[in-house]
This record gives sequence, C-alpha cells and structure tokens, in this order.
Amino acid sequence: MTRKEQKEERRKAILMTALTLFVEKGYYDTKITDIAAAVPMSTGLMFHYFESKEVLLTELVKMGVEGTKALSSGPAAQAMADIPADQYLKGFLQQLFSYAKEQPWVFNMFVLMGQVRRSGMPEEARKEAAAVNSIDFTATLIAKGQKEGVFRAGDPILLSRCFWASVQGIMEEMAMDKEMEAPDPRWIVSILIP
Amino acid sequence: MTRKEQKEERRKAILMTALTLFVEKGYYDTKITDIAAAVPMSTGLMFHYFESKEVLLTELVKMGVEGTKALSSGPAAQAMADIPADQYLKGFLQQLFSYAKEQPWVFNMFVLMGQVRRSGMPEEARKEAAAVNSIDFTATLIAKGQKEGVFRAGDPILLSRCFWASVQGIMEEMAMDKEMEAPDPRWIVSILIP
DNA sequence: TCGTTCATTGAATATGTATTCAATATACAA
DNA sequence: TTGTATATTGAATACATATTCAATGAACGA
Repeated sequence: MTRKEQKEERRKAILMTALTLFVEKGYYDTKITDIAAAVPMSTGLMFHYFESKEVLLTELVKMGVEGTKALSSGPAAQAMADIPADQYLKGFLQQLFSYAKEQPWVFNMFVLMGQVRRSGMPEEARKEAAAVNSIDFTATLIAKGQKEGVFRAGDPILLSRCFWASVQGIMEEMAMDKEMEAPDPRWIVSILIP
Repeated sequence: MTRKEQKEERRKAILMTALTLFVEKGYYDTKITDIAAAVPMSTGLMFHYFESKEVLLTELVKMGVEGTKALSSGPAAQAMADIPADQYLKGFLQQLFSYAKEQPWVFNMFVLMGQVRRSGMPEEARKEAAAVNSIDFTATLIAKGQKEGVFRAGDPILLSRCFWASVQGIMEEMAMDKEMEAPDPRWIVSILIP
C-alpha cells in the first residue's frame, strides 16, 4: 500500500470516528483529544490531516451532501419514472432503513446533517449543508403521485417537507436508540395518502 | 410592584431571551454577552440571576418539562376518555400548531427540548429533559384507538415514537422557517390510521 | 548507505469566553 | 434621614481547549 493510500485510509478513519463522536456527544462536547484518543493517534497529528476541528466537520458535511445527491440522481432515482410514486417511496424508505441498520454511519450522517442544518454548529458547515435539497426532489415525485391519484391533495412542497421531517425525526430517534425497530415504511408514506 | 416581582420579571425576560437565542444560534454559539446585550443588561448581572450558563439552560429545560407534563395531565388530557382517539389527536395537533403560531416561544421550547434530548448540550440539561415522556402517554392513547378500531395494528410504543418523531421534525422545520404553513393535522395522524 | 521527506509525538502556547469581583448606585425599612 | 440590602456595572481573572511547534522516528528513493 502506497504512502498516499495509507494517508487516505487514516483520513477516513478520522472522519468516521469524528462522525460517531459528534453524533453521540455533540460537536462541542467532542474535544479534539477525544477524537485523537478514539482513532487512536496523538492530538498534534490530527492537524496533519485536518487543519482544524471545523474543517473536519465541514468535510463530513460535504460527504453527507454527496451522499444525498447520489440518492436523488443514482440508478434508484431513475426507477422513479417507471413505478407508481407511492411504491417508489415505500421502497426507498425500506432500503434506507435496512441499509442504515447495516451501516450505522448512515444514521449518524443523517443525524449530523440534521443538526448542522438547524444550527448549533459553526456557520461554515451550515452553508455547506444548505447545498442539499431533498425537498424539491420529493416534491416532484409527490406531484407525480397526485396526478396518478395515489397521493392526497395539498401543496407538494409542504407535503414533501412533512415527509422529510418525519423521516428525519425517525432516523434521529433510531440513532439515539440502536435497539429501536424500524417502522413500517407504509406508516410514513401514509402521510401522503388520502 | 414589589422588588421580588421585579426580579421575577427580569428572570423571565432572561429566560425568554436565552431561549430565542439558543434556538436561533445554538447553545454554544450563544455567548453570555449575547444574551446580556439582548435583554439588555450587563454581563455581570446575568450571574446575579443565574449562577451559570448551564443552570440557565437547565431552568429552561425544567420549564419545558413542566409544560409537557401539563399537556398530558391538564383538562385537555381529561377529554381523552370521552372522544375517539383519532379525533383527540387531530384536535391536539390543531391546538398545538395554532398556539405555537401565536406564541413562538412554544416552538422554540419544542426545538430546544429536542436538541437537548439528543445531545449536543451539557449532560445536566439532558438528564433534566429525560424526565418528560410523551411517548408513553400517547402509546396508551394509541392502544385505546386500536381497540376502537380507528388505528392500525402495530406496537403502540413504536407507533407513538413515530408519531412524536414526526411532530418534532415538523415543529423544528416550522421553527426554522417562520413562513412555513402548518400542515393539516390529518396528514400526521394518518401515520396511525389503517 | 545516505539524505530527504513525511509521520508522529506531547508539551507549550494562544485564544475565546464564562465567571468573579470590587466599586457604585438605587431602593427600602426603621 | 440613615443604614442596610439589593441591583448594577464593566474590567480583571481563570480556565478550558484548539492549535502550534520543536524534536524524533520511520520510510523511501537514489
């Protein structure tokens, strides 16, 4: 393994460790020394990889933004056109919940993005997080569902915001209590169904 | 107005100012000097009223806990027995949304309690917030609704958590965007309906 | 093998901000 | 009116912790 690859590995290890700690204890309660100890590495070395704690956070947020973008332009999103909107959303949630169960960092990423979006974290990171917009994507889908007659009437944007607020809330609940069972996706999609 | 009453007024002013700032900028980004300037009063005087920033936060959380307890034991809660569970929940949400529109601190309190519950804030406050448990209250209500045949089958606790996660998420969304219209309560209650 | 570059350390430093404090003004009780 | 308690101020302090730095060790190419 080349030196560069080593470094990249180490970088990822730091990112994942920081993600876990930020979500478990909160950004401000997580000290650089905590992350360093958990990786593990010396405090000083952390700054060899990330120039500041805030940059580390911002890098995580960038990852989150990428991930979210992938969701709304990847192959799964292409399938959107082919199946009824309600089916698509149920399938999407099913996948999200089961994927997150296997890869807990996905949970953590959801939670982190939510926390950053709301504030309680540095400005820089918040700006970065603003780049993601699942609301519009789903709103389009909801409008399609309304035409198909499978979704209830109402402002698609507002419905979309409610939908995502619920998903976000539930992901956060699940992140807090790892034992919590995933809800039936139909429960959530019901929000949209007449 | 007596001296004691004056003090009590001032105390409340500080609490409300802090609540707004904590929610707008986050607990850690809100400096004692910010709160002092907004009240307004000198920095030093803050400590005449609250012995520390953390105590101030904890007092707010105590208020939130009281408020939530009131919701689940007040006269409205008594009405629970008399009307169908779905009707009751819709009415409850309707009241919550319209009340919060008039009294924005209610929004803020919701958001603060959520943030504290999840972490990202001092331990002491989190412990205090743990005292509130709307989940169980609503779970009982949901079980009742299931007997009445108006709610879908499923673990009442899990359904209750999903219900509250949605409400929490939506309240946070509304707190972030004051322009946002309140959703139709029926959308949310749909989570529980077969 | 040697010299250069990168990785690593942990203690020293710098900085931001919660908290304290000594001084002053204001209200109240006797 | 006078004395005591309380309210108020803003600058000084204390402290926590992010960040720097000088020194050491390991890898790698020539």
